[in-house]
Amino acid sequence: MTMKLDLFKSRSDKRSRILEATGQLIAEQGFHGLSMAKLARLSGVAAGTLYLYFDDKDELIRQYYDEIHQAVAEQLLQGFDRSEPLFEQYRGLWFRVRDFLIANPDHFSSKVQYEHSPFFDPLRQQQRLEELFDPVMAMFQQGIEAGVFKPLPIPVLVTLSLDLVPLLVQKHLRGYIVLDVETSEATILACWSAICQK
Amino acid sequence: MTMKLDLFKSRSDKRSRILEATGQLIAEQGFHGLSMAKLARLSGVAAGTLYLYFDDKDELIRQYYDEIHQAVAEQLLQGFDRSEPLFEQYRGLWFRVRDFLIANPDHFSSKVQYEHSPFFDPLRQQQRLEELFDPVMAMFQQGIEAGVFKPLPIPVLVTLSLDLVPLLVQKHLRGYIVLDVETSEATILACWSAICQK
Amino acid sequence: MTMKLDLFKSRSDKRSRILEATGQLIAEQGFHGLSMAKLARLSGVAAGTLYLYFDDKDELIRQYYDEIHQAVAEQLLQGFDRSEPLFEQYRGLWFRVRDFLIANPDHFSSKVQYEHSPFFDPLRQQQRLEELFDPVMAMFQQGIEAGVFKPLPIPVLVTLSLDLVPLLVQKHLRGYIVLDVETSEATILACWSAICQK
Amino acid sequence: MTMKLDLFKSRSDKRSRILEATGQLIAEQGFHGLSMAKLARLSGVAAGTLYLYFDDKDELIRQYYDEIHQAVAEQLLQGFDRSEPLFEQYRGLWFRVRDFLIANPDHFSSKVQYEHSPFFDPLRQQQRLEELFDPVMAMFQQGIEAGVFKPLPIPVLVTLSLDLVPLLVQKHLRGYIVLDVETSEATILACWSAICQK
DNA sequence: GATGAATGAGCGTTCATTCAT
DNA sequence: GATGAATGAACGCTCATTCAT
Repeated sequence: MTMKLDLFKSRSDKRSRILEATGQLIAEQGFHGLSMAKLARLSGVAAGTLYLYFDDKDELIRQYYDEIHQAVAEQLLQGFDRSEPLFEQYRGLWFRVRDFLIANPDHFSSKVQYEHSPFFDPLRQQQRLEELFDPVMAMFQQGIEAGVFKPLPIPVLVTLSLDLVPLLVQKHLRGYIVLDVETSEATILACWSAICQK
Repeated sequence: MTMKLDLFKSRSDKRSRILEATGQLIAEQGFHGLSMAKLARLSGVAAGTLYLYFDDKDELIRQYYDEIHQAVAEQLLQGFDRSEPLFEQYRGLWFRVRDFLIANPDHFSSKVQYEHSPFFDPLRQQQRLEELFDPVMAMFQQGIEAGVFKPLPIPVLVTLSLDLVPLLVQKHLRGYIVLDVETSEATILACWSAICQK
Repeated sequence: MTMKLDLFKSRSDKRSRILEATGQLIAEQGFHGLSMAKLARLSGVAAGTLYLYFDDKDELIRQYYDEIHQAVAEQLLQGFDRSEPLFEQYRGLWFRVRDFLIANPDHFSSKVQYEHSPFFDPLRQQQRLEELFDPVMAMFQQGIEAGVFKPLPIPVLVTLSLDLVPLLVQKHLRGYIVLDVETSEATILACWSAICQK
Repeated sequence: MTMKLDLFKSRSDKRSRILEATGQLIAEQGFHGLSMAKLARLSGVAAGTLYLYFDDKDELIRQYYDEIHQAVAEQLLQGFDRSEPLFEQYRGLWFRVRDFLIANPDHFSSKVQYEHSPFFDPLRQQQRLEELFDPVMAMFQQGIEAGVFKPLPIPVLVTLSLDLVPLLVQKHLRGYIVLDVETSEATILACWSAICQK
C-alpha cells in the first residue's frame, strides 16, 4: 500500500488535468511559482480554458485544496476502525499521518502557504475539517465521555496529540531529528500521557 | 508591562520607519502584499531610498525578521530565571509565549509565511534560534540529565511542550477555543505529563 | 528604383510593426533611447505584447539587426553580377553602398551603436556577414587568384576598398565633403589602385 | 617609450581623479556602465562633488573626451617631423596610430560609442580635430600642392590613408587578421598608391 | 568647497484576466 | 466549448540630479 496521493481522476478530463498540473507545479516550484500561464502550458490547455473551469485563480486554488484535503482525509481514515481500543485508534492514525507526510514531503509546506494566503477562509476550512474528520472527532468525544481523556476542549486534545505530527515530520525532513519507529512510539506514548486523565 | 512589540527604535530613523512599515504592511495585507512601492509609500520615503538602507527586497525581509526574532526572544526570555524549579521555568515561558502571541496576533502568521517563502534559509534560522533561545535549550538539557524529562531529543521535547502554543493561540484567535488562564493551566500540566518521566 | 529599405512586411503584422517602430525609435532617439515602454507606445501595442513576439530586449534587438542586415545585403547584392569584369563588379557595389547609406542616413550610426553595445556578439556577426556577402568574398578571392589584387588578406582588401564608404558618406552627410558622382568615381579609382598589383 | 596614455595630471586634484576614474570605468565596464554613483565611489569623491566640477553627465563626458583627444593627438604627433619626406611623415604617423590603438584597445570602441551618443556634437569635434591635427592637415595640403597627392578633398585623403587604421586594428584585435609589421608595410604602400597621383 | 542622503521618473519584465474568433 | 493573442497595472530596481548640512 502506497501513501502517495493519486487524485483528480473524476469529472471533466480537462478539469482533472488542470488540478493535477497545479499540484505538480506547486511541488516543483512552490506555491509562489504557480502562474496561470505555466499552469495552462503544463495542463496542455489554453490560458482561457482555465477560466471555463474556474472563476479565477483564487477559486482554482481553493478547489485544488478542497480536493486535496478530501483525498488526504480519505487516505488517513482508511483503516481507521472505531471498534478498536481508543489507544489503537489513536496510535494508528498517528502513524498514518506520519507516513503520509514523509511520503508527500511538500504537502505540509504547500498547505501552510495556502492557509496563510489571502485565498484562505478559516471558517470554511474548520467546517470542512470537522466533516472530513468526523470519526476522529467522535473518537475524542468518546474518550472524554468515557473519562479516559482529560475534559479539555476537543481542539486542544487534537493539538496535543495530532497537530504536532507535521511539526515533527518537518524537523525530521530538515534533519534536526530522526523520526524512526522507536522515537515515534515514544512520542505517541508521551502524547497519550498528555491527553489522558491521571 | 505590555507584551506589544516596540521595535526598530535604534540606528537611522528612516531605517526604523521602513522596518516598522514593513511590519504594518505584512500585518494588513499579508506577506504577499509586501511590495517595495507600497512600502515606500507607507514609510513616507521614496522608492529609491529603500535601497539606501537595504541591498534588495531579500535583504530587507531578512533583516526585518532578524530584528523581530531578536526582539521576540528578548521579550520571551525576560524574567526567565534558570534558578527557579524546572516546572516554574517552563510554565512561565509557556505563559509568556501565549501572552505575546495574543498581543501580537499577526506575528505567527507572518513568521509562518516567511518561513515558507523563497527568502527563507532554514539552516541559518535554526542556528539563530538555538543561539537566541540558548537558555531554553539548557533548561531542557538539565531536565533530561536530572532524569525529570524523558530521554527524547530536545527538538521533540520542544515540540511537545512549546511548539503547540502558537497552534493553540491560533485556534483561540479564530474562536475555536477559549484559551483562558484555566484552560492554559490545564494544558500546561498536560504538556508537562508528556515530557516528564513516569 | 529606390534604395530606401522596406522591411518587416512578412510574418505577423504586430511583429512587423514592432520592428518598424524599433527602427524609427533608434533613428529618432538613438540606440540609447530605445526603451520597451516607448517601443510599445510607438508600435501601438501593450508593453506585455512585446514579450509575445520576443523573449526579451536582447532578442528583439538581435532579431531587428538580423533582419536589417539580411535586407541590406539583399539590396546591395541586387544587380551584383559575378560575370562582369572585376572592376565593374567592384565599382557597382561601391555605388550601391554609397547610395544606400545616403538614402538611409541613420543606418550606419545605428549599426555602429549596436556593434558597440553589450548585446553584440562579434563572432556571430562575422559568420553572418561572411554568409550574407559570400559573392563579394568570392570576388576578392578571384581577384587575388588572377593576380589582379595584391596578395593581402581579404579583410584588409575589404577595408581598403569598401569599409571606407560609410566613413565617406558620414563626412558627406555632415557636410565636410561633397560625395558627388565625380568625387566618387575618383575615390573608386583611388581605392582600386590601393588593392591592385602594380 | 610606452604608447599607454597617462593623463589628467593637471588642474584640480579632484577633477583629475574624476576624469581618471571615468576612463577606468569605461575601460572596465564599457561606455554603458558609466554611472555617476560608481564614478563617485571610484574617484573617492561624494556624488554631489561631481557636480561642482561638471555641470552634468554630458559635460563630464564631453570634457573627458576633449582631454583624451588632446592627449592622443599630442602622443601621435610626437616625433611627427614636417621636414622629413612626405612618405616618411605619413608612414611614421600610420605606425604610431597602429601602435597606439593596439596599446589602448578600448580607446577606439569608447570613442565610437561617444561619437554616436547623444552627447556628441559633430561640428565641434570637427573643428577641434582640425586644430589638434593641424600639422597632418598641412602635410596633406603640401602633398596636394606639390602634385604628389591626388587633388581630392583632404578629408577624403585622410579617409583613404589614416581612417582605416582603426578598422584594421579592430579586425586584428578580433583575430580576423594579423596586423604585423609586414602586413602593415604592405598596407601602408597600398594606401600610398591610393592617395598618390599616377 | 564638499558631502551623501534623498528623490522619483524610468527601466525591463511578469502575470491574471479578457475576448474576438 | 476552446483558443491564445492581447492587455496594462504592477513588480523589483537603477540612476542622474538636488540640497540641507
